[in-house]
Amino acid sequence: MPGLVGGAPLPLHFYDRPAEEVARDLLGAVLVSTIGGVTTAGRIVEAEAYVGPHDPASHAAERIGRTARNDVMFGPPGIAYVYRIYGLHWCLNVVTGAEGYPAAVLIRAVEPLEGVDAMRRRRGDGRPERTLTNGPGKLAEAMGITGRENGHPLDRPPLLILEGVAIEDSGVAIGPRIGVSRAADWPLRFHVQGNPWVSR
DNA sequence: ATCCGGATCGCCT
DNA sequence: GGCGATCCGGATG
Repeated sequence: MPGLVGGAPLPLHFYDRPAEEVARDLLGAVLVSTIGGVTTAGRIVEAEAYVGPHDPASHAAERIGRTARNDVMFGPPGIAYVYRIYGLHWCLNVVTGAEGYPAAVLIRAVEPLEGVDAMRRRRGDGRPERTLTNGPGKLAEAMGITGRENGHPLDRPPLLILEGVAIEDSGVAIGPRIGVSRAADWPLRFHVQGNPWVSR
C-alpha cells in the first residue's frame, strides 16, 4: 500500500509555483505507480526544472511555441507531461506554474522503496540494483510509465506523488542540467547529495 | 516529401 | 569515452 512509504498525495496547488522551487521541494517526495495493477514506489532524489518560455532548453521555449507534443505544459499544474526521447525511452515531467504558463520538472531519478521485483522484471533481470531507476528513462521503464500517462493528474492513481521526507538545504546539491546543449550552464538540476540512485 | 536533432541507455573499447 | 538504436516533432523545400 502506498500509505506505507509516504503521506498524503501532494495537492495539485503544490505545483503552482516556479519550476525551480518545485524541483527542489520534490526531493524526498514519493512517486507511486499502480500501472498494470502492480505497485512500485520510489523516493525522488533528482529533478530538473524547465522554467518557462525564456528557457531555451525547454520543449516549450519561445521559438517553438505551443504544439501537439508540449500542449500539456500549457495546462494547469500537477499534470504529468510524458514524452518519448530518442525514439526509445519515456521521460516523466510534472507541469508547474499557472495555467497558460509552460514550465515543468523532469523527474530524473528515484530510490526504490516498493515493488523492486516488478522493477527488475520490467527492466530485465540481472541488472545491478542501482541501475534500476537512476535515470529518467530507467525509472519510467521500471515503473511502467509510458505516453498513456501524458495528461494524468499526479494526485491520484495510477500515478501519483506523495508527501515524503523533507531534505534540508545542506543535503541538496545544485548544478547544470544533464543532456541539454542550450542554456547548458543554468543551475536547475537538484539532487540529494551522495544518494546512490542519482544518475551521475 | 525529406531532413535533422534530440531533457537517453547500454554495450563496446 | 564513443557509438548505435530507433522514432517523432518541427523546419524546410
